[in-house]
Amino acid sequence: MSSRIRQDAIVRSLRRNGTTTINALADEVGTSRRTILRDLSALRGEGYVIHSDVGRGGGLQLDPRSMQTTAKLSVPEVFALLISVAAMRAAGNLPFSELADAGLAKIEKSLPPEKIKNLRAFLECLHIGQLSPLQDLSNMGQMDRDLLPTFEAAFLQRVFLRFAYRDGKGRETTREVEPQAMLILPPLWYLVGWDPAREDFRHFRMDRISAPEVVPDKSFRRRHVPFEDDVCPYSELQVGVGIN
Amino acid sequence: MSSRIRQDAIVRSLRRNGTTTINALADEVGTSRRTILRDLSALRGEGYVIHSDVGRGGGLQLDPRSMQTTAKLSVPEVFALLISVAAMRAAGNLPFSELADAGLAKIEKSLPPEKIKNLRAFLECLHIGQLSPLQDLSNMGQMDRDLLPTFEAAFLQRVFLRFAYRDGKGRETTREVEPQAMLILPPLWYLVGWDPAREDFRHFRMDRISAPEVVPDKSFRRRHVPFEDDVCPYSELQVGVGIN
DNA sequence: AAAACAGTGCCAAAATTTGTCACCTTTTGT
DNA sequence: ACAAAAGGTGACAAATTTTGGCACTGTTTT
Repeated sequence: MSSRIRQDAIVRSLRRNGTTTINALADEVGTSRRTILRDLSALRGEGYVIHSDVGRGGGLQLDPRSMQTTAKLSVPEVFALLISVAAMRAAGNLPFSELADAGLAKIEKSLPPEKIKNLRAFLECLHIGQLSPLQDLSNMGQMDRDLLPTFEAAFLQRVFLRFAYRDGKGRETTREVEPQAMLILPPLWYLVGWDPAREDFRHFRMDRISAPEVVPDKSFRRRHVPFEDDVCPYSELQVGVGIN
Repeated sequence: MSSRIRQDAIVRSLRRNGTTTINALADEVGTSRRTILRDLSALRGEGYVIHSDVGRGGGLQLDPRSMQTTAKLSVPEVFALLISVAAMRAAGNLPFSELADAGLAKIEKSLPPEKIKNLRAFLECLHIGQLSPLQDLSNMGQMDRDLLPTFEAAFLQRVFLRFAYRDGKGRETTREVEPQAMLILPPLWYLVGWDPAREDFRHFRMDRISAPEVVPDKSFRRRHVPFEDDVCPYSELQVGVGIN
Protein backbone atom coordinates (compact mmCIF):
# COMPACT_ATOMS: atom_id res chain seq x y z
CA MET A 1 0.00 0.00 0.00
CA SER A 2 1.39 3.36 -0.98
CA SER A 3 1.93 5.88 1.76
CA ARG A 4 -0.46 8.23 0.05
CA ILE A 5 -3.32 5.79 0.21
CA ARG A 6 -2.50 4.92 3.78
CA GLN A 7 -2.49 8.53 4.83
CA ASP A 8 -5.83 9.01 3.17
CA ALA A 9 -7.14 6.08 5.16
CA ILE A 10 -5.82 7.64 8.34
CA VAL A 11 -7.50 10.94 7.64
CA ARG A 12 -10.72 9.18 6.79
CA SER A 13 -10.60 7.24 10.02
CA LEU A 14 -9.89 10.36 12.03
CA ARG A 15 -12.82 12.11 10.43
CA ARG A 16 -15.11 9.21 11.01
CA ASN A 17 -14.19 8.33 14.55
CA GLY A 18 -13.65 11.73 16.03
CA THR A 19 -11.18 10.37 18.50
CA THR A 20 -8.90 7.38 18.11
CA THR A 21 -5.51 6.04 19.10
CA ILE A 22 -2.37 5.14 17.28
CA ASN A 23 -2.72 1.46 18.00
CA ALA A 24 -6.30 1.43 16.79
CA LEU A 25 -5.22 3.13 13.59
CA ALA A 26 -2.41 0.66 13.12
CA ASP A 27 -4.85 -2.21 13.44
CA GLU A 28 -7.39 -0.62 11.16
CA VAL A 29 -4.98 0.35 8.43
CA GLY A 30 -2.99 -2.83 8.77
CA THR A 31 0.43 -1.39 9.37
CA SER A 32 2.76 -0.81 12.25
CA ARG A 33 2.49 1.71 15.04
CA ARG A 34 5.73 3.24 13.92
CA THR A 35 4.46 3.83 10.41
CA ILE A 36 1.30 5.44 11.71
CA LEU A 37 3.43 7.82 13.71
CA ARG A 38 5.46 8.69 10.66
CA ASP A 39 2.32 9.24 8.65
CA LEU A 40 0.87 11.47 11.31
CA SER A 41 4.01 13.52 11.19
CA ALA A 42 3.76 13.78 7.41
CA LEU A 43 0.10 14.78 7.60
CA ARG A 44 0.88 17.46 10.13
CA GLY A 45 3.55 18.68 7.77
CA GLU A 46 0.92 18.99 5.07
CA GLY A 47 -1.28 21.18 7.20
CA TYR A 48 -3.55 18.73 8.93
CA VAL A 49 -3.98 19.83 12.51
CA ILE A 50 -4.06 16.68 14.61
CA HIS A 51 -4.45 17.15 18.33
CA SER A 52 -3.06 14.51 20.59
CA ASP A 53 -3.65 13.81 24.24
CA VAL A 54 -1.07 11.72 25.95
CA GLY A 55 -1.79 9.52 28.85
CA ARG A 56 -4.38 6.98 29.64
CA GLY A 57 -7.66 7.87 27.99
CA GLY A 58 -5.88 10.08 25.54
CA GLY A 59 -5.79 9.79 21.77
CA LEU A 60 -5.83 11.65 18.49
CA GLN A 61 -8.26 14.15 17.10
CA LEU A 62 -8.33 15.78 13.72
CA ASP A 63 -9.18 19.45 13.86
CA PRO A 64 -12.15 19.66 11.51
CA ARG A 65 -11.07 23.05 10.27
CA SER A 66 -8.01 21.60 8.60
CA MET A 67 -9.67 20.26 5.50
CA GLN A 68 -8.39 21.07 2.05
CA THR A 69 -9.22 17.84 0.28
CA THR A 70 -9.26 17.34 -3.39
CA ALA A 71 -9.77 13.68 -3.95
CA LYS A 72 -8.86 12.21 -7.28
CA LEU A 73 -10.89 9.67 -9.14
CA SER A 74 -9.05 7.57 -11.61
CA VAL A 75 -10.84 7.15 -14.89
CA PRO A 76 -11.40 3.46 -14.29
CA GLU A 77 -13.31 4.55 -11.22
CA VAL A 78 -15.40 7.02 -13.16
CA PHE A 79 -15.93 4.33 -15.70
CA ALA A 80 -17.11 1.92 -13.03
CA LEU A 81 -19.52 4.53 -11.76
CA LEU A 82 -20.92 5.03 -15.23
CA ILE A 83 -21.44 1.32 -15.63
CA SER A 84 -23.01 0.99 -12.21
CA VAL A 85 -25.52 3.68 -12.82
CA ALA A 86 -26.26 2.46 -16.30
CA ALA A 87 -26.93 -1.00 -14.90
CA MET A 88 -29.01 0.50 -12.11
CA ARG A 89 -31.20 2.28 -14.55
CA ALA A 90 -31.61 -0.83 -16.63
CA ALA A 91 -32.39 -2.84 -13.53
CA GLY A 92 -35.71 -1.18 -13.11
CA ASN A 93 -35.71 2.56 -13.07
CA LEU A 94 -34.73 2.93 -9.47
CA PRO A 95 -35.35 6.18 -7.68
CA PHE A 96 -32.73 8.87 -7.82
CA SER A 97 -31.25 7.43 -10.97
CA GLU A 98 -32.16 10.69 -12.62
CA LEU A 99 -30.03 12.56 -10.14
CA ALA A 100 -27.23 10.04 -10.41
CA ASP A 101 -27.35 10.39 -14.17
CA ALA A 102 -27.14 14.13 -13.92
CA GLY A 103 -24.14 13.84 -11.64
CA LEU A 104 -22.37 11.45 -13.92
CA ALA A 105 -23.15 13.57 -16.94
CA LYS A 106 -21.31 16.37 -15.26
CA ILE A 107 -18.36 14.21 -14.35
CA GLU A 108 -18.31 12.97 -17.88
CA LYS A 109 -18.37 16.48 -19.22
CA SER A 110 -15.34 17.35 -17.19
CA LEU A 111 -13.31 14.82 -19.11
CA PRO A 112 -11.30 16.21 -22.00
CA PRO A 113 -13.63 16.57 -24.94
CA GLU A 114 -11.88 14.15 -27.22
CA LYS A 115 -12.26 11.39 -24.63
CA ILE A 116 -15.98 11.74 -24.19
CA LYS A 117 -16.90 10.39 -27.58
CA ASN A 118 -14.77 7.35 -27.00
CA LEU A 119 -16.12 6.76 -23.57
CA ARG A 120 -19.66 6.88 -24.91
CA ALA A 121 -18.73 4.51 -27.68
CA PHE A 122 -17.35 2.10 -25.15
CA LEU A 123 -20.49 2.32 -23.10
CA GLU A 124 -22.46 1.43 -26.19
CA CYS A 125 -20.77 -1.95 -26.07
CA LEU A 126 -22.66 -2.54 -22.89
CA HIS A 127 -26.11 -3.94 -23.39
CA ILE A 128 -27.97 -4.26 -20.19
CA GLY A 129 -30.84 -6.62 -19.89
CA GLN A 130 -33.42 -7.49 -17.32
CA LEU A 131 -32.96 -8.69 -13.82
CA SER A 132 -32.72 -12.35 -13.11
CA PRO A 133 -32.55 -14.12 -9.77
CA LEU A 134 -29.39 -13.84 -7.80
CA GLN A 135 -26.76 -16.43 -8.57
CA ASP A 136 -23.39 -17.30 -7.28
CA LEU A 137 -20.77 -14.90 -8.48
CA SER A 138 -17.99 -15.64 -6.11
CA ASN A 139 -15.24 -15.42 -8.70
CA MET A 140 -16.71 -12.42 -10.51
CA GLY A 141 -14.46 -10.11 -8.59
CA GLN A 142 -11.51 -11.25 -10.63
CA MET A 143 -12.81 -9.45 -13.65
CA ASP A 144 -11.72 -6.05 -12.55
CA ARG A 145 -8.09 -6.68 -13.00
CA ASP A 146 -7.81 -9.34 -15.63
CA LEU A 147 -10.60 -9.35 -18.11
CA LEU A 148 -11.55 -5.78 -18.73
CA PRO A 149 -8.19 -4.44 -19.90
CA THR A 150 -7.75 -7.31 -22.32
CA PHE A 151 -11.27 -6.98 -23.64
CA GLU A 152 -10.77 -3.34 -24.11
CA ALA A 153 -7.51 -3.87 -25.90
CA ALA A 154 -9.24 -6.27 -28.27
CA PHE A 155 -12.08 -3.81 -28.91
CA LEU A 156 -9.57 -1.07 -29.40
CA GLN A 157 -7.28 -2.87 -31.77
CA ARG A 158 -10.20 -4.57 -33.48
CA VAL A 159 -8.53 -7.91 -33.26
CA PHE A 160 -9.53 -11.35 -32.12
CA LEU A 161 -9.71 -12.32 -28.51
CA ARG A 162 -8.52 -15.74 -27.40
CA PHE A 163 -9.47 -17.18 -24.04
CA ALA A 164 -10.10 -20.36 -22.14
CA TYR A 165 -13.75 -21.14 -21.64
CA ARG A 166 -15.34 -23.58 -19.27
CA ASP A 167 -18.84 -24.37 -20.46
CA GLY A 168 -21.90 -25.29 -18.43
CA LYS A 169 -20.84 -28.94 -18.30
CA GLY A 170 -17.38 -28.06 -17.06
CA ARG A 171 -15.57 -28.67 -20.36
CA GLU A 172 -12.58 -26.47 -21.00
CA THR A 173 -12.03 -25.17 -24.51
CA THR A 174 -10.02 -22.41 -26.10
CA ARG A 175 -12.01 -19.90 -28.08
CA GLU A 176 -11.17 -17.24 -30.58
CA VAL A 177 -13.83 -14.67 -31.33
CA GLU A 178 -14.34 -11.14 -32.49
CA PRO A 179 -15.55 -9.36 -29.37
CA GLN A 180 -18.66 -7.38 -30.22
CA ALA A 181 -20.23 -6.29 -26.98
CA MET A 182 -20.59 -6.88 -23.32
CA LEU A 183 -24.03 -7.91 -22.23
CA ILE A 184 -25.19 -7.38 -18.69
CA LEU A 185 -28.06 -9.53 -17.50
CA PRO A 186 -27.78 -8.86 -13.81
CA PRO A 187 -26.14 -10.41 -12.02
CA LEU A 188 -24.38 -12.14 -14.88
CA TRP A 189 -22.16 -10.58 -17.48
CA TYR A 190 -21.59 -11.96 -20.92
CA LEU A 191 -19.14 -11.35 -23.67
CA VAL A 192 -20.85 -11.34 -27.04
CA GLY A 193 -18.46 -12.53 -29.70
CA TRP A 194 -18.76 -13.24 -33.38
CA ASP A 195 -17.50 -16.69 -34.17
CA PRO A 196 -16.32 -16.60 -37.77
CA ALA A 197 -16.08 -20.38 -38.08
CA ARG A 198 -19.72 -20.84 -37.13
CA GLU A 199 -20.76 -17.58 -38.81
CA ASP A 200 -22.80 -16.69 -35.78
CA PHE A 201 -22.75 -14.86 -32.47
CA ARG A 202 -21.81 -16.71 -29.32
CA HIS A 203 -22.29 -15.69 -25.71
CA PHE A 204 -19.73 -16.37 -23.04
CA ARG A 205 -20.38 -15.95 -19.35
CA MET A 206 -17.63 -13.78 -18.04
CA ASP A 207 -17.11 -15.77 -14.90
CA ARG A 208 -16.25 -18.76 -17.05
CA ILE A 209 -13.64 -16.96 -19.10
CA SER A 210 -10.01 -17.14 -18.10
CA ALA A 211 -6.62 -16.23 -19.48
CA PRO A 212 -7.86 -13.77 -22.10
CA GLU A 213 -5.39 -12.46 -24.61
CA VAL A 214 -5.55 -10.56 -27.85
CA VAL A 215 -4.55 -12.23 -31.09
CA PRO A 216 -2.64 -9.42 -32.69
CA ASP A 217 -2.74 -10.44 -36.33
CA LYS A 218 -6.33 -11.52 -36.73
CA SER A 219 -8.46 -8.47 -37.20
CA PHE A 220 -12.24 -8.24 -37.21
CA ARG A 221 -14.20 -8.93 -40.30
CA ARG A 222 -17.54 -8.15 -38.71
CA ARG A 223 -16.86 -5.11 -36.71
CA HIS A 224 -18.71 -3.18 -34.16
CA VAL A 225 -16.24 -0.36 -33.78
CA PRO A 226 -16.23 1.09 -30.33
CA PHE A 227 -13.60 3.77 -30.49
CA GLU A 228 -12.75 6.55 -32.80
CA ASP A 229 -9.21 7.62 -33.36
CA ASP A 230 -7.90 4.38 -31.92
CA VAL A 231 -7.79 6.00 -28.54
CA CYS A 232 -8.48 4.03 -25.45
CA PRO A 233 -11.01 6.07 -23.47
CA TYR A 234 -10.23 4.91 -20.01
CA SER A 235 -6.85 4.50 -18.41
CA GLU A 236 -5.25 7.74 -19.26
CA LEU A 237 -6.98 10.23 -17.06
CA GLN A 238 -7.70 11.20 -13.56
CA VAL A 239 -10.61 13.26 -12.39
CA GLY A 240 -10.24 15.47 -9.39
CA VAL A 241 -13.11 15.97 -7.01
CA GLY A 242 -13.12 18.81 -4.56
CA ILE A 243 -15.35 21.17 -2.72
CA ASN A 244 -16.12 24.48 -4.34
CA MET B 1 14.46 14.06 -6.03
CA SER B 2 10.96 12.73 -5.53
CA SER B 3 9.07 11.60 -8.57
CA ARG B 4 6.38 14.16 -7.86
CA ILE B 5 8.78 17.07 -8.02
CA ARG B 6 10.43 15.70 -11.12
CA GLN B 7 7.11 15.31 -12.90
CA ASP B 8 6.22 18.87 -12.02
CA ALA B 9 9.49 19.97 -13.55
CA ILE B 10 8.68 18.03 -16.70
CA VAL B 11 5.27 19.66 -17.01
CA ARG B 12 6.79 23.09 -16.46
CA SER B 13 9.35 22.46 -19.13
CA LEU B 14 6.74 21.22 -21.58
CA ARG B 15 4.61 24.29 -20.95
CA ARG B 16 7.56 26.60 -21.37
CA ASN B 17 9.21 25.08 -24.40
CA GLY B 18 6.21 24.12 -26.46
CA THR B 19 8.12 21.31 -28.06
CA THR B 20 11.01 19.32 -26.69
CA THR B 21 12.56 15.88 -26.69
CA ILE B 22 13.07 13.17 -24.16
CA ASN B 23 16.83 13.57 -24.18
CA ALA B 24 16.57 17.31 -23.66
CA LEU B 25 14.24 16.73 -20.73
CA ALA B 26 16.58 14.16 -19.25
CA ASP B 27 19.44 16.63 -19.42
CA GLU B 28 17.40 19.46 -18.02
CA VAL B 29 15.90 17.53 -15.14
CA GLY B 30 19.08 15.64 -14.45
CA THR B 31 17.85 12.10 -14.73
CA SER B 32 17.88 9.27 -17.19
CA ARG B 33 16.02 8.95 -20.43
CA ARG B 34 14.26 5.89 -19.08
CA THR B 35 12.97 7.73 -16.06
CA ILE B 36 11.65 10.55 -18.21
CA LEU B 37 9.75 7.99 -20.23
CA ARG B 38 8.29 6.49 -17.09
CA ASP B 39 7.29 9.93 -15.85
CA LEU B 40 5.66 10.76 -19.15
CA SER B 41 3.65 7.59 -18.86
CA ALA B 42 2.62 8.51 -15.33
CA LEU B 43 1.66 12.03 -16.38
CA ARG B 44 -0.44 10.67 -19.20
CA GLY B 45 -2.08 8.45 -16.66
CA GLU B 46 -2.99 11.51 -14.66
CA GLY B 47 -4.68 13.21 -17.56
CA TYR B 48 -1.97 15.16 -19.24
CA VAL B 49 -2.31 14.77 -22.97
CA ILE B 50 1.21 14.69 -24.34
CA HIS B 51 1.52 14.33 -28.06
CA SER B 52 4.61 12.69 -29.41
CA ASP B 53 6.06 12.64 -32.89
CA VAL B 54 8.48 9.89 -33.60
CA GLY B 55 11.25 10.20 -36.08
CA ARG B 56 13.89 12.73 -36.80
CA GLY B 57 12.64 16.20 -36.05
CA GLY B 58 9.94 14.83 -33.78
CA GLY B 59 9.45 15.43 -30.11
CA LEU B 60 6.94 16.00 -27.35
CA GLN B 61 4.16 18.53 -27.00
CA LEU B 62 1.80 19.11 -24.12
CA ASP B 63 -1.78 19.58 -25.23
CA PRO B 64 -2.80 22.86 -23.63
CA ARG B 65 -6.39 21.71 -23.26
CA SER B 66 -5.40 19.00 -20.81
CA MET B 67 -5.24 21.34 -17.90
CA GLN B 68 -8.16 22.29 -15.75
CA THR B 69 -11.86 21.93 -16.30
CA THR B 70 -14.30 21.84 -13.46
CA ALA B 71 -17.88 20.71 -13.46
CA LYS B 72 -19.94 20.92 -10.32
CA LEU B 73 -21.93 18.18 -8.71
CA SER B 74 -24.61 19.12 -6.28
CA VAL B 75 -24.63 17.07 -3.13
CA PRO B 76 -27.98 15.51 -3.96
CA GLU B 77 -26.28 14.17 -7.03
CA VAL B 78 -23.43 12.77 -5.02
CA PHE B 79 -25.95 11.31 -2.68
CA ALA B 80 -27.82 9.68 -5.52
CA LEU B 81 -24.58 8.17 -6.74
CA LEU B 82 -23.86 6.76 -3.33
CA ILE B 83 -27.27 5.16 -3.17
CA SER B 84 -27.03 3.80 -6.67
CA VAL B 85 -23.77 2.08 -6.05
CA ALA B 86 -24.87 0.80 -2.67
CA ALA B 87 -27.91 -0.73 -4.31
CA MET B 88 -25.76 -2.10 -7.11
CA ARG B 89 -23.55 -3.87 -4.71
CA ALA B 90 -26.51 -5.31 -2.89
CA ALA B 91 -28.00 -6.41 -6.17
CA GLY B 92 -25.49 -9.18 -6.61
CA ASN B 93 -21.86 -8.28 -6.50
CA LEU B 94 -21.61 -6.89 -9.97
CA PRO B 95 -18.20 -6.46 -11.49
CA PHE B 96 -16.47 -3.13 -11.08
CA SER B 97 -18.44 -2.35 -7.97
CA GLU B 98 -15.14 -2.41 -6.15
CA LEU B 99 -13.88 0.37 -8.36
CA ALA B 100 -17.10 2.29 -8.10
CA ASP B 101 -16.92 2.03 -4.35
CA ALA B 102 -13.41 3.34 -4.34
CA GLY B 103 -14.47 6.26 -6.48
CA LEU B 104 -17.38 7.10 -4.26
CA ALA B 105 -15.29 6.79 -1.14
CA LYS B 106 -13.09 9.49 -2.58
CA ILE B 107 -15.99 11.71 -3.48
CA GLU B 108 -17.45 11.20 -0.05
CA LYS B 109 -14.15 12.03 1.54
CA SER B 110 -14.11 15.35 -0.25
CA LEU B 111 -17.24 16.45 1.56
CA PRO B 112 -16.72 18.65 4.60
CA PRO B 113 -16.04 16.49 7.61
CA GLU B 114 -19.02 17.46 9.66
CA LYS B 115 -21.30 16.37 6.81
CA ILE B 116 -19.81 12.96 6.42
CA LYS B 117 -21.06 11.60 9.68
CA ASN B 118 -24.56 12.71 8.87
CA LEU B 119 -24.39 11.34 5.38
CA ARG B 120 -23.30 8.00 6.76
CA ALA B 121 -26.09 8.09 9.29
CA PHE B 122 -28.55 8.78 6.53
CA LEU B 123 -27.20 5.92 4.49
CA GLU B 124 -27.71 3.68 7.47
CA CYS B 125 -31.42 4.26 7.02
CA LEU B 126 -31.11 2.38 3.78
CA HIS B 127 -31.48 -1.34 4.12
CA ILE B 128 -30.86 -3.12 0.93
CA GLY B 129 -32.14 -6.58 0.36
CA GLN B 130 -31.94 -9.21 -2.31
CA LEU B 131 -33.04 -9.10 -5.86
CA SER B 132 -36.57 -9.85 -6.82
CA PRO B 133 -38.06 -10.14 -10.28
CA LEU B 134 -38.58 -6.97 -12.19
CA GLN B 135 -41.86 -5.24 -11.65
CA ASP B 136 -43.52 -2.23 -13.05
CA LEU B 137 -42.05 0.93 -11.69
CA SER B 138 -43.26 3.38 -14.21
CA ASN B 139 -43.99 6.15 -11.74
CA MET B 140 -40.88 5.56 -9.64
CA GLY B 141 -39.11 8.37 -11.41
CA GLN B 142 -41.25 10.91 -9.63
CA MET B 143 -39.50 10.19 -6.39
CA ASP B 144 -36.44 12.21 -7.18
CA ARG B 145 -38.10 15.53 -6.74
CA ASP B 146 -40.93 14.95 -4.32
CA LEU B 147 -40.33 12.15 -1.92
CA LEU B 148 -36.75 12.27 -0.90
CA PRO B 149 -36.55 15.83 0.37
CA THR B 150 -39.69 15.41 2.40
CA PHE B 151 -38.58 12.10 3.84
CA GLU B 152 -35.30 13.57 4.76
CA ALA B 153 -36.90 16.56 6.40
CA ALA B 154 -39.03 14.24 8.46
CA PHE B 155 -36.00 12.17 9.47
CA LEU B 156 -34.13 15.32 10.27
CA GLN B 157 -36.75 17.06 12.33
CA ARG B 158 -37.82 13.76 13.90
CA VAL B 159 -41.43 14.46 13.16
CA PHE B 160 -44.26 12.53 11.61
CA LEU B 161 -44.69 12.12 7.92
CA ARG B 162 -48.11 12.33 6.36
CA PHE B 163 -48.81 11.02 2.88
CA ALA B 164 -51.42 9.53 0.66
CA TYR B 165 -51.08 5.79 0.14
CA ARG B 166 -52.68 3.61 -2.46
CA ASP B 167 -52.58 -0.01 -1.31
CA GLY B 168 -52.36 -3.16 -3.38
CA LYS B 169 -56.10 -3.17 -3.96
CA GLY B 170 -56.12 0.41 -5.17
CA ARG B 171 -57.64 1.93 -2.02
CA GLU B 172 -56.41 5.44 -1.19
CA THR B 173 -55.77 6.30 2.44
CA THR B 174 -53.91 9.00 4.31
CA ARG B 175 -51.19 7.79 6.64
CA GLU B 176 -49.20 9.33 9.42
CA VAL B 177 -46.10 7.50 10.54
CA GLU B 178 -42.73 8.00 12.13
CA PRO B 179 -40.33 7.33 9.28
CA GLN B 180 -37.69 4.89 10.45
CA ALA B 181 -35.82 3.70 7.41
CA MET B 182 -35.83 3.22 3.71
CA LEU B 183 -35.69 -0.36 2.56
CA ILE B 184 -34.45 -1.29 -0.85
CA LEU B 185 -35.49 -4.66 -2.23
CA PRO B 186 -34.52 -4.13 -5.81
CA PRO B 187 -36.26 -2.99 -7.80
CA LEU B 188 -38.74 -1.85 -5.19
CA TRP B 189 -38.20 0.71 -2.49
CA TYR B 190 -40.07 0.85 0.73
CA LEU B 191 -40.51 3.36 3.48
CA VAL B 192 -40.42 1.71 6.86
CA GLY B 193 -42.58 3.64 9.27
CA TRP B 194 -43.62 3.16 12.88
CA ASP B 195 -47.36 3.40 13.19
CA PRO B 196 -48.07 4.54 16.77
CA ALA B 197 -51.76 3.73 16.58
CA ARG B 198 -51.08 0.11 15.68
CA GLU B 199 -47.89 0.02 17.76
CA ASP B 200 -46.09 -1.68 14.93
CA PHE B 201 -43.94 -1.09 11.88
CA ARG B 202 -45.56 -0.72 8.50
CA HIS B 203 -43.99 -0.89 5.08
CA PHE B 204 -45.02 1.39 2.26
CA ARG B 205 -44.02 0.89 -1.34
CA MET B 206 -42.57 4.15 -2.44
CA ASP B 207 -44.23 4.10 -5.81
CA ARG B 208 -47.58 4.08 -4.04
CA ILE B 209 -46.84 7.08 -1.88
CA SER B 210 -47.89 10.53 -2.97
CA ALA B 211 -48.16 14.03 -1.58
CA PRO B 212 -45.80 13.53 1.34
CA GLU B 213 -45.53 16.27 3.93
CA VAL B 214 -44.07 16.64 7.36
CA VAL B 215 -46.36 17.11 10.37
CA PRO B 216 -44.40 19.72 12.28
CA ASP B 217 -45.80 19.29 15.76
CA LYS B 218 -45.89 15.54 16.11
CA SER B 219 -42.47 14.33 17.02
CA PHE B 220 -41.19 10.77 17.14
CA ARG B 221 -41.65 8.67 20.16
CA ARG B 222 -39.81 5.68 18.77
CA ARG B 223 -36.86 7.16 17.12
CA HIS B 224 -34.20 5.92 14.92
CA VAL B 225 -32.18 9.09 14.82
CA PRO B 226 -30.32 9.50 11.61
CA PHE B 227 -28.58 12.81 12.05
CA GLU B 228 -26.46 14.42 14.66
CA ASP B 229 -26.44 18.12 15.20
CA ASP B 230 -29.74 18.56 13.39
CA VAL B 231 -27.83 19.15 10.24
CA CYS B 232 -29.19 17.96 6.98
CA PRO B 233 -26.35 16.18 5.24
CA TYR B 234 -27.35 16.76 1.70
CA SER B 235 -28.67 19.85 0.01
CA GLU B 236 -26.28 22.52 1.07
CA LEU B 237 -23.15 21.88 -0.84
CA GLN B 238 -21.68 21.64 -4.21
CA VAL B 239 -18.85 19.36 -5.12
CA GLY B 240 -16.52 20.34 -7.88
CA VAL B 241 -15.22 17.75 -10.28
CA GLY B 242 -12.38 18.48 -12.58
CA ILE B 243 -9.31 17.25 -14.28
CA ASN B 244 -6.09 17.85 -12.46
C1' DA C 1 2.66 1.65 41.04
C1' DA C 2 0.59 0.12 36.85
C1' DA C 3 -1.64 0.85 32.62
C1' DA C 4 -2.53 3.39 28.51
C1' DC C 5 -1.41 6.80 25.88
C1' DA C 6 2.05 9.86 22.55
C1' DG C 7 6.50 10.21 20.68
C1' DT C 8 11.85 9.42 19.17
C1' DG C 9 16.04 7.16 17.44
C1' DC C 10 18.18 3.38 15.34
C1' DC C 11 18.85 -0.45 12.35
C1' DA C 12 18.01 -4.19 9.28
C1' DA C 13 14.61 -6.03 6.12
C1' DA C 14 11.41 -5.14 2.46
C1' DA C 15 9.71 -2.65 -1.27
C1' DT C 16 10.02 0.69 -4.66
C1' DT C 17 12.37 3.59 -7.82
C1' DT C 18 16.01 4.40 -10.86
C1' DG C 19 19.66 3.60 -14.28
C1' DT C 20 21.65 0.78 -17.81
C1' DC C 21 21.51 -1.86 -21.68
C1' DA C 22 19.74 -4.16 -25.59
C1' DC C 23 16.50 -3.74 -28.95
C1' DC C 24 12.29 -2.09 -31.79
C1' DT C 25 9.69 1.15 -34.90
C1' DT C 26 9.01 5.40 -37.39
C1' DT C 27 10.50 9.50 -39.79
C1' DT C 28 13.62 12.47 -42.19
C1' DG C 29 17.88 14.09 -44.34
C1' DT C 30 21.71 12.95 -47.44
C1' DA D 1 19.48 2.95 -49.60
C1' DC D 2 21.19 4.18 -45.45
C1' DA D 3 22.24 6.65 -41.34
C1' DA D 4 20.68 9.57 -37.81
C1' DA D 5 17.26 11.22 -34.72
C1' DA D 6 13.31 10.66 -32.59
C1' DG D 7 9.76 7.79 -29.40
C1' DG D 8 9.04 3.45 -26.95
C1' DT D 9 9.46 -1.40 -24.31
C1' DG D 10 11.34 -5.07 -21.41
C1' DA D 11 14.53 -6.98 -18.24
C1' DC D 12 17.51 -6.75 -14.50
C1' DA D 13 20.57 -5.09 -11.02
C1' DA D 14 21.82 -1.17 -8.25
C1' DA D 15 20.31 2.66 -5.49
C1' DT D 16 17.09 4.62 -2.60
C1' DT D 17 13.18 4.93 0.19
C1' DT D 18 9.86 2.96 3.11
C1' DT D 19 8.63 -0.07 6.65
C1' DG D 20 8.62 -2.91 10.92
C1' DG D 21 10.66 -4.02 15.22
C1' DC D 22 12.78 -2.73 19.26
C1' DA D 23 14.27 -0.18 23.08
C1' DC D 24 13.45 3.82 25.14
C1' DT D 25 11.36 8.49 27.21
C1' DG D 26 7.61 11.20 28.95
C1' DT D 27 2.65 12.19 30.54
C1' DT D 28 -1.80 11.27 32.52
C1' DT D 29 -5.28 8.53 34.71
C1' DT D 30 -6.75 4.90 37.78
